[in-house]
Amino acid sequence: MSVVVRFAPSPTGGLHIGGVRTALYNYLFARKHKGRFILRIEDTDQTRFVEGAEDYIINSLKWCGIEFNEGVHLGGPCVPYRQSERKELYAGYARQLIESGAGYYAFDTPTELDEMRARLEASGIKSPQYNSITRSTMKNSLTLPQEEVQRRVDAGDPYVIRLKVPRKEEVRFHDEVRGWVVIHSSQVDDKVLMKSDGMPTYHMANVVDDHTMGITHVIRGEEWLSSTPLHVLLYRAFGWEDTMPKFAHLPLILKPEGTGKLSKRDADKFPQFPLAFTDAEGKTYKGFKELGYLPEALINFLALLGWNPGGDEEIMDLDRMTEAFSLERIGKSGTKYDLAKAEWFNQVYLRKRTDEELIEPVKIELQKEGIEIPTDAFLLRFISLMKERVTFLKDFIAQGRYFFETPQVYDEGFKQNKWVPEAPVWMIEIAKQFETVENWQTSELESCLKHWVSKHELSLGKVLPAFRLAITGLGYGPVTFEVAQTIGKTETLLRLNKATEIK
RNA sequence: UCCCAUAUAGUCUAGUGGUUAGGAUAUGGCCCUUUCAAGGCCGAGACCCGAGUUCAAUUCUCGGUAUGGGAACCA
Repeated sequence: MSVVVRFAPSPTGGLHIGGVRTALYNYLFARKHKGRFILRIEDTDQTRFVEGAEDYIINSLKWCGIEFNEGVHLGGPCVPYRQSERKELYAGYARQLIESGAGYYAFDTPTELDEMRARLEASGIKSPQYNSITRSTMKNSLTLPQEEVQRRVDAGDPYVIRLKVPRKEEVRFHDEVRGWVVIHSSQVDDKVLMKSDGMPTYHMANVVDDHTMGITHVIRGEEWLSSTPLHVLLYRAFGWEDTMPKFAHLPLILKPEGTGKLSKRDADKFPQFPLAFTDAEGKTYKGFKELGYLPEALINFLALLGWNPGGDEEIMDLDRMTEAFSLERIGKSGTKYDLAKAEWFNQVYLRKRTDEELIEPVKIELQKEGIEIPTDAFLLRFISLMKERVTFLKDFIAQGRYFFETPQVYDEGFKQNKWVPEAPVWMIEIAKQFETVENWQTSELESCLKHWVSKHELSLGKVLPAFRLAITGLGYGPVTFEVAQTIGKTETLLRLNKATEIK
């Protein structure tokens, strides 16, 4: 049987990193088994719908290199892929449940439900549930006379449809990452399947869709583990138990500090979204892309957050991950979201790229800073000099701005230590020497300066740092002669002369 | 409170009934580079606790504890 998996986000905001990882694992699993990967949109909660979220999710995954075979944006044999457009389908199946006796109508108002919970709590019941015991005290088609139920339904009274969960039954299922999980049905309440607005709840919709779309493996976050017994009961109620998908619940990604699972609400504390995202209040959060992360680094980092191929292998592209991927090697425990490792991956991948491959991304960074874009040849030299010492794309500019602009400020700390009183005179002298250099090459400049230093019996250890400060304004960076060669003779002489201003 | 799951250095993890418990990252030091980064070398750092089974338990069993998730007409 060929594998069919799905990623089923709800369009309620930005796609956070946990979602990206879930999508990634589904993608890897599908590719590994040459199966199909579906993007389904779970928009059954109309009150939480966020405009543009769907496109955002698609674009984010695309940037990460995660592609689907079918889905809301691609079409496919199971259209529509948006749950709000499948409303009729669920209604039909809900009716089937009513007819078979597995489900029932409930007319209780939110106030009545609150009262019920309050009543139960008052009588010492710790977690009040609408279940096999309490349903007999509520207003539903199990307690109301048949005629009244019919009258209310015909009259259009608001109602929900609940699952009639069996009183005493052991529900067990095999989780692909955790093994057998057993829960007693008394722990499961009579969950709402169809809401009074006619929309299904997640529980109803995901079971119906997974079944009708032929999903073979449900790979999702651990937050769903507790409601899986309910889903199993639903498959049973529909008579679909034989073709029920396999479940694999992924360990949650936890906040880097403190406790709790990572949530979108933490986005202002640390990056969480692949691409920049603006929420309903108009607040914009930078994405990994905007922060200068490379998608291959993000993906590699995420892949290893909860999964590993078994050996020491760490640097893997999507092809390699696909080859190595298996559900069995997914970990069981929650993992802290530690960006230090992500930064390391980014540095590795930045260096893996050829200089040519970095031209375009670096141009974008320059644009952002409003810096005039020089020739590709200049850029290539710049990139090759800087590549080894940056972690993020933005570092090219943050640490190498002086390649494009004459320094206006000079690093204070370095200046105090290295800018000796004689330095201004030296710079003027060096400028004079450099003026005579015909062949403006690193090696020429180096030997010219060294020759001058030894002639005047000066120390290279004193002159070189001052030279660096004059040329770059900073205390670190590529070999200063390389910088001088790159920016050219005119600019070098200019900077040396300007250095007399340094106090 | 109830239910479920989980537990190896700060973090991500490998692994085993007998191992000097391995790797990565982060961190400290040294070398290299007259800088910074990269690289190289060295260092410190872990099997949640308690019983039981066993010649032997980090590994198996049970019990605690802690952490995380769930307990919506949210997903």
